[in-house]
Amino acid sequence: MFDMDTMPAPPWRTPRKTGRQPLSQDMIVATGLRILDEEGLEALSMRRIAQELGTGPASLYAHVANKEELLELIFDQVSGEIDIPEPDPARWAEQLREACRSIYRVLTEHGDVARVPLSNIPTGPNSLKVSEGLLAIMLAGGVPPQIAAWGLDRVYLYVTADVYEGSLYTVKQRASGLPPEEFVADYFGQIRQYFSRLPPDRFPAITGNIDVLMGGDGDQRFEFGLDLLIRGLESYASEATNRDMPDSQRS
Amino acid sequence: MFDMDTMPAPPWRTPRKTGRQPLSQDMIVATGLRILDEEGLEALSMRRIAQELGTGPASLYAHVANKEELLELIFDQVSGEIDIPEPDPARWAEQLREACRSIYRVLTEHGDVARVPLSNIPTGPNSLKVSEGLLAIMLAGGVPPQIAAWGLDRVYLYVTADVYEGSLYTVKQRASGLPPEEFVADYFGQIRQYFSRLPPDRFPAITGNIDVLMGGDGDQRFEFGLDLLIRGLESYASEATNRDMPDSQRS
DNA sequence: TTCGTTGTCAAACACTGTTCGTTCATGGAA
DNA sequence: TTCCATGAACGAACAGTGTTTGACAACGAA
Repeated sequence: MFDMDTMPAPPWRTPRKTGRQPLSQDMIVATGLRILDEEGLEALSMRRIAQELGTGPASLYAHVANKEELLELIFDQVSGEIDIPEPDPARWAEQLREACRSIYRVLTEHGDVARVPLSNIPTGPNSLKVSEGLLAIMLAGGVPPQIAAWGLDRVYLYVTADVYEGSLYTVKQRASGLPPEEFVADYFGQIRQYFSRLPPDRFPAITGNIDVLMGGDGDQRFEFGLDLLIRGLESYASEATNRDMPDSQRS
Repeated sequence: MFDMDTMPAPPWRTPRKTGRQPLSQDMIVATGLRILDEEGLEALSMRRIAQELGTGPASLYAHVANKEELLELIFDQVSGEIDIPEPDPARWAEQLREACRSIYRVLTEHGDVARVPLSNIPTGPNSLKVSEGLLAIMLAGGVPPQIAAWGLDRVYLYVTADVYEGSLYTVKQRASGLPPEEFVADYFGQIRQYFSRLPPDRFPAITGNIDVLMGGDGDQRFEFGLDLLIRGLESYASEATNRDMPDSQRS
């Protein structure tokens, strides 16, 4: 028999790259998340991930169905960092606030995947834990089930929308080449100037309130909006509680 | 002198297409909006617009700086359809509700540009009228200026985020090839099934409340969230009003 | 050993937004 | 009238995108 070891490989053969771990979904997700964090959403392409893994983009499709699925996986990975407190009925509103702050913080840090739950009900294991926790907090606090369920949906929408908005501004900032503080000062400085030059007879409310319109940073605005939502939920909860009280105990 | 009319054009010449109106920004915006309405956001490319106008995509850049600017222009065009009531201090909350419903309706109809105000402060003439109107309604109702200003920002974020979410679902529906009702029944049917199969010991709140979690359509959820925000704003307005009352008149 | 399945991966497809360079058309100044 | 400057028009090209296809490699089961 021949000695096959000394024969040259035929030229139609494509040698596999060696000395490298086989690809896996976890590897792809982890690499995607790293690129996202370091370079931003606009840099997160299948080609960029493949490059980082020393392969071609087509190889990724053996492990993830498409880019959208990859984003969902990344989102669920990120959701694992969110802290949701154990429900305490006496403090449910404050706990809801804390939970939303945690979501906000974690998503902001990896902000650029905040678009994912806008187009998909989050169903990964970590995401479900977050939803479960939020719902449990409200229910423990006496929020009626239908209100709690819709409250979950709306609060989640609000938080992710706020973070997503922030990420869009971040994309613009990166594209500008300016550092964040400079970009913000520039962009909002121009808006402020523009507002101050509007005709006061046609825009009396805007021109008369420029300072408050331009006041507050992103975190303050987030907190304010969250406060509105929670006050609204509280009003429903106290309506429900009052309904359960005997007449003589209603204030 | 020669008769120039009978000489053939040299081959390096590019004849302009004739019998056609010169391009203008308005034409491009109107065409973009039509494509958006008829074919959706994913069909709205510079090439698609150029094709519809019988030219090449490069020609559009003499009239709009880039696609983002085009989207802003389209957004402002759309904003012109929004109805904002004249402020009536006694009914400010209801008026705010009506105004937001109008925004919601109009943007939903052209829903796919709802992403635009997420990454840009709306500064087109129509958009400014909307902002002015919302702010004026809250101020007329006694909402403190800082609260009204942030309220404007947050309410606007909420409405556009809700519409944008809807548009992302619409993109998925179109890609599925299914009619809207079928897509919704399919997608949410699968979510419901998935929820009902979750382990009840780990997800007691979700598994115990599937009906309410899946209940309500997009419009109901929108209304509910808007209600929360407005209740929150009302609580601030009544705090401010109570602060202005003599002690003997506080209830 | 053979066969079937799955993973890998280059090449290609079908698009995207935008730039570049050239030509055309128009208006204003000399 | 001629010339020049400017802006509009527009093909070709650039630099990307997500994804599919077909071929080959590797592995596990029979």
